[in-house]
Order: sequence, then C-alpha cells, then structure tokens
Amino acid sequence: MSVTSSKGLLSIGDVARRTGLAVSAIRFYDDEGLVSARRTPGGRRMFIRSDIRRLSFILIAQQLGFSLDDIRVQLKQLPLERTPTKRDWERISRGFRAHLDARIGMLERLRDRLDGCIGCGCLSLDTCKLYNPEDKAGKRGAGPRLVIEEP
Amino acid sequence: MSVTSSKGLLSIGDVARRTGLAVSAIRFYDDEGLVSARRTPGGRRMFIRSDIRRLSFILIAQQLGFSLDDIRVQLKQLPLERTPTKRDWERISRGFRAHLDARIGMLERLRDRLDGCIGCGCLSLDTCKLYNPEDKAGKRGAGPRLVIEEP
DNA sequence: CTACTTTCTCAAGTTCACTTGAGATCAAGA
DNA sequence: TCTTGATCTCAAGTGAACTTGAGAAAGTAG
Repeated sequence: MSVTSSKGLLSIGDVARRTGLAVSAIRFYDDEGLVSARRTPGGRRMFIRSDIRRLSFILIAQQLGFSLDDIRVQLKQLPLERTPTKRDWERISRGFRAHLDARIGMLERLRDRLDGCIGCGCLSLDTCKLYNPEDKAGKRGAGPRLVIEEP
Repeated sequence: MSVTSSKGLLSIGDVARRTGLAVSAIRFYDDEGLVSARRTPGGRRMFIRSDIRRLSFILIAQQLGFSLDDIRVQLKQLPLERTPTKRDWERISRGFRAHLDARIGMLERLRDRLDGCIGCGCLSLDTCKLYNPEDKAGKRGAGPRLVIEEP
C-alpha cells in the first residue's frame, strides 16, 4: 500500500492520504505546475516528502482567499527538485504574514466603520463610511468574484 | 437621462451609475431575487432608492467572502416593498458584525500560529500547528473553493 | 413622425478550481 | 499466470457569478 519505494518517494495515493486532497486534485496541481512529480519508468507520478509541504501551503493559502495563480507565484520562490531549506520557507512565510496582516487590518477597519454605522441605515454607496473607503477592489471580468483583494 | 420619474423611482441605468454595478449584474440580481424591481407598464425595471442600499450591502458582503446564497438569506430579513427602517438595518448589521468578528478571530489565530512556525519549515499537514487546528472547512463538491468558511 | 438611446428577453459563453467517466496500463500478491 | 487495485490520459461536466450577443420593443429628443 504505502509504496514509499527505494528513496522515500510517495505515490499519489500516499500523498492524497497524507494531505486529505483528492487524487484528482493532486493530478490537477501537477498539471498546473504547482508541484512537479517525477515519473516511474511506467509513468506513475512519484512525489518527494517536501511536495506535501507545497500542497499544504496551497491549502492554507486558499483558505486565505489566494487564487492558484497567486500561489504559483509564491511557490516559484521554492526550489522544485531540492528539498527546500528552512530559509526557503522562512522567506515565503514572511510574505505570507504580511498578507495576513493586511487582510486583518482591512477587516478591522471595516468593523470599526460598521460600529459607527450600525442602525443608521445609511448604507448608500456615495455617502456611507462603511462602503466607500475600502472600495476600488474586485469587479472586473467575468467569472466568480475573487474575494477581498489587497493593495 | 436620470429618469427618476413620478415618485423618485430609478431606472436600471441610474442604479448602475450610482452603484458602479454593470446593468447586466443588476438584472442578474433581480432575477435571483436579491432585489426586486417593479415594472413600468412597458416592462422596464424601476427601483426604489432603498434598492441601492440592498445592492451596496451585496457588494460589501461579497468583499467579505459571502456567497450570494448567504446574502440572500440575510436580505430576507428586510422588507421588499417598504423602505427598510433603521431597526431593519440594525438587525442585519449586528449579524454582520458577528461574522466579521469571527473571521477576524480566525485570521488572528492563524497569524499567531504562523508566528510560531516561521522558518521552521514544518508545514506538514499532520504535525503543523499552522494548518491543523482550523481545518475541517472547505473542500466538498466541484466548483471554486468557497474561501474561509466559518463554524 | 423619425432617429436614437435604453432597456428588454433569452440563450450561450467565461473563469476558476476542480470532479467525473471511459478505457487503458502498471504493479503486486495468491 | 491471473487477478485485483492503483494509476494513467483525455475529454467533458460542474457551480458560482456574471458577461456577451442577438433581435425586439420602449421611451425621448428634435
């Protein structure tokens, strides 16, 4: 079952079990270049352990509302072949934290403005403190809205 | 141009101009029952001023990551025909604030965990403090991930 | 009345992030 | 060797939130 052949390589099933991702999703991420599995002579995908970290990173970043495109950019900073070092991840984590701080700040400002507004019923686009200041994001192109963007 | 006929009613174009929404989007929200325009004898949609508030609410809630389904539920609490009162909006705003607080709390916990993790490179699903605790959300069904859900 | 703009409906297209299904192949145990 | 079970590819489907396009009717300005 756990293939974990020769040098600690993991089959796609192993990775699915460890990350909770569907096999199809992992294949999709591989096609999209978010991870890059090597292949056995027979053509099966084989992953190294640090690929699990890459996938975990994808899951976390998605929870924060990042698109796969955004995430791909972040992951570009990590080496593909070599197992990333502490320093590699540190760089990414810091950028990550900055995004987190920005997002928290946005929500807090929104909350403060909401406090000033509760019950005033003034929710009108051109006068309400609640909506205006943080405008400018979102809305362009079709497809689903991309949720809370940042400057 | 500004139709604003008889009793302060607004055409779809007026509403589009005031909200920044595309006309097609407003039509879509009308079809979906998020606002409900009345019609002229000729069949054109006519909006009352409080519809602008409903639409603004939709925009704000979307920024927070709510789906149109969620938003529809919230808006059900408002009267459709009558212009909502302060009390009507107050009730909604409070529920809104609760969601905001929940979301901020989630991000803050995530940030704290990230602080403990930066540089450790331990981002592995079954051991990392960063990922595990807040798990359980997301992942089911096809379509785009619904971003940061709450308990 | 004519010309022009706005709005109407309805069907189909778009993006993202995947999933589902069909049919074939690989690998391992009995 | 045979039989499972895991994996493969490739095409097509899915859901959310809209947009785009076609063709027709409504309203307004001159």
